[in-house]
Amino acid sequence: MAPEPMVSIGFIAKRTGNAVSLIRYYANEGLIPSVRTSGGNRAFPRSVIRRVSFILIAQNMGYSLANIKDLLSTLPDNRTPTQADWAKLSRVFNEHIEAKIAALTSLKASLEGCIGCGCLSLERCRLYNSDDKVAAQGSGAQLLDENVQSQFLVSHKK
Amino acid sequence: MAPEPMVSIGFIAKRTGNAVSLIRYYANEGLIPSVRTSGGNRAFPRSVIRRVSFILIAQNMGYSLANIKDLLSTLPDNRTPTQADWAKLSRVFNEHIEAKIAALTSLKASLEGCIGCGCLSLERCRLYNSDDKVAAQGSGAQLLDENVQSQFLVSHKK
DNA sequence: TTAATATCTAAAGCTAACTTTAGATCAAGT
DNA sequence: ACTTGATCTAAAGTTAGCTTTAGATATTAA
Repeated sequence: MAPEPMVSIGFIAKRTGNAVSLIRYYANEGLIPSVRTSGGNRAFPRSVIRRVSFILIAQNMGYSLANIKDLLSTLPDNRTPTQADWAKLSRVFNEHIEAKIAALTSLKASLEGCIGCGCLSLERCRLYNSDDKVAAQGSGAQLLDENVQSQFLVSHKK
Repeated sequence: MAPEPMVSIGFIAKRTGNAVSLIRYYANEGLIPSVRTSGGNRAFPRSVIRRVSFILIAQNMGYSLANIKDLLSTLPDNRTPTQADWAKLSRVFNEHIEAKIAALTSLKASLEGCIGCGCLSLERCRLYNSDDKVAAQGSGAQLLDENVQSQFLVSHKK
């Protein structure tokens, strides 16, 4: 197989529409693989563009970089991901999307019920309590499952 | 009408399942109304419990406190919100939920298409580019519309 | 070869959303 | 009156996710 063409950090930045500093940051955080040129500059396989795109999409969905790193860990670091690699990842991701849709749908129904019923006691009905308190009880060692449970992991709480 | 019973900050904290420091923080940020006792302690109308619950739900959906403050600004500050007040707010909120569901549904379809077609060029297809770049072009003075456009406003970018 | 442009590192700075700390005052029960 | 627990303020600390800065090298184009 032909060796993969390597590109500069500026190239990745332009192609993904981001600042160079962000690409460098992701590289330092181990979210994207890179090697060094003889002079010390970073060199990336072209496939990193796709990886960065995925990161951006996942972030938009509410995933933290730590979560995304876990998701991406199923991709190979030493070789360019094949279609099968991405397909496997996308299956997992797809399940998460479906879970989010389901959660939003149920939130919508609850909200309509709560306002509609006249009780006005948002704090006591299923809306907030049942979903989130359960997630908060997790043992702590279940990253992806916790994602599915809490659905919108945007919380910055400790 | 009977004057609304006022409660302490600790009461609100316990009822909503949060730290006292958070309630104080929200009060300082103007997210929840409060008055002072003769001694200087904060006193809240009971209805603040519902308001806090709403804030937590909205945060879970990905809204920033600034966005939530805008959403809540339709509620009266000087009197306890009526069912009609909450119903109006929930209608707006509901539209946002629907928009998010639609965005996720389309993301799911795009992802399936992208992986399935074999092109593997996530960076060039509709997935990331069309949705987000458009949102990034907003003039800047359209808070709620921007929310609807970008769907998952979790971005911390400037 | 030389000037312009791109990268590099390390450290500091920034925003959001909170929590923690310290020292002081309030409120309640006995 | 006294002690205990709740609150108060102001300021500093924390985490995530970046950007900015400064000064030094690498790369590229002419």
